[in-house]
Amino acid sequence: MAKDLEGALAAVGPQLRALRQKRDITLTQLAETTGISVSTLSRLESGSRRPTLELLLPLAEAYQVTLDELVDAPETGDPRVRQRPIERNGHTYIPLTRRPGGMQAFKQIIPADAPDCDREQQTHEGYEWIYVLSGRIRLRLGEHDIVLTPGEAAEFDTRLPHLILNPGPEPAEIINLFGPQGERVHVRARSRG
Amino acid sequence: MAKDLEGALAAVGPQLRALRQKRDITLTQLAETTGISVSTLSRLESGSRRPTLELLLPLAEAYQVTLDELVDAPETGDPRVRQRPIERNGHTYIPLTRRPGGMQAFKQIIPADAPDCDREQQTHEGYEWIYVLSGRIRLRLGEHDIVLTPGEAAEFDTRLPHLILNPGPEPAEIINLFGPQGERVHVRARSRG
DNA sequence: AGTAGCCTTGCTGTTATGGCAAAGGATCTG
DNA sequence: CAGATCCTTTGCCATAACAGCAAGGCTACT
Repeated sequence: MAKDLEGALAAVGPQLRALRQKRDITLTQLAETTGISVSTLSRLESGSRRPTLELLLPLAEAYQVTLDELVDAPETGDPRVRQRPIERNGHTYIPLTRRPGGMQAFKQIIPADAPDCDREQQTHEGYEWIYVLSGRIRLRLGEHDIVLTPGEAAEFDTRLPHLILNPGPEPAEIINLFGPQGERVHVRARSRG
Repeated sequence: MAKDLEGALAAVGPQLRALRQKRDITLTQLAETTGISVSTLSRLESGSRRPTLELLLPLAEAYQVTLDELVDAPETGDPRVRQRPIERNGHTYIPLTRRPGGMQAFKQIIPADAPDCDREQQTHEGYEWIYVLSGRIRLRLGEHDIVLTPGEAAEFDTRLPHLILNPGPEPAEIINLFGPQGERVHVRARSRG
């Protein structure tokens, strides 16, 4: 796991402060937007207040960021991803992302003769996104049974039972993304009771 | 209307419980993994305990999910994405995702003669991921100046100044992901479950 | 200096917390 | 069915965290 917990926790305060300062907002203004008192905000940013969801959700909304973005620190360095392919179930997965905690991308090579038709649809937490590079893909998703051709994309919630097949005859290459929920929640700010 | 804050807050408990039960884990086991006491876990799931980051982070890690996923809910429908290409700055963007609020993916076609070299590096909130389908891409990211070839991927924080160029001679195709959050985010209606 | 805006912090009564241990339920076994 | 075992919920209470007021420090501008 990439992100260490204490680090992430300790980073929230500075992160909040950075967000606010980038937007050139005063604590008072933020207090009005979020309904959180100035002193609480101040202590939150300085780390002397526990970050509860009750505090973080209005803040994430006020800043129009995701919760995870409140926790993650930025990053620097060579952006290129170079990782070893993984073999599993006759499929080849080439990792395209590095951060295990968040979104993960693979280039996946599915042989035409993959004995997939036996397998059952899977269900798990998350969100998946597929883009077909070459070959053809058969996506069974809940009730749907869909064939995707090169250049086509699909996205779905992996809580729905799903299965990716290669109907052949040629091997298929896809780009495959697993992510946290793609949907973010952004509602207009509202004052607390 | 997206999900409201109180709703999201209230959903955390059930979500935690769902995650645990899906994994067939007992509170005791989870307590060992996370270092959180059984009673606290129980009360967290039942909503009678405030979800602080101190509690949620170990849990998110134990479940290998993002924080946001602890708060969100599922969805259904035909997964195929079919949207019209967008022309901008001589580049062609083919949307591969549908939900404006979250992660967005594009197939981007960059002509070789694009007048990009004049442009300056950009900085904005978010996270970006690139995969080169064909042609060559020159990525200027902070201090780095990197050429990516087909099959290569890069990911970086868009808070770092960045610019994508096509050094030519042929047009380049890339897959481009922005996430988890851009600065300009629109609220998108979604049917509530 | 004087004024104004912003942020931090001491202080207070109030509330939440965390874990122990007992109690409720479900399941299994002979 | 009784007994045993495991899982979860909950009453309890000493301790810790909280929330907001108001005072204080800091900076910038006049």
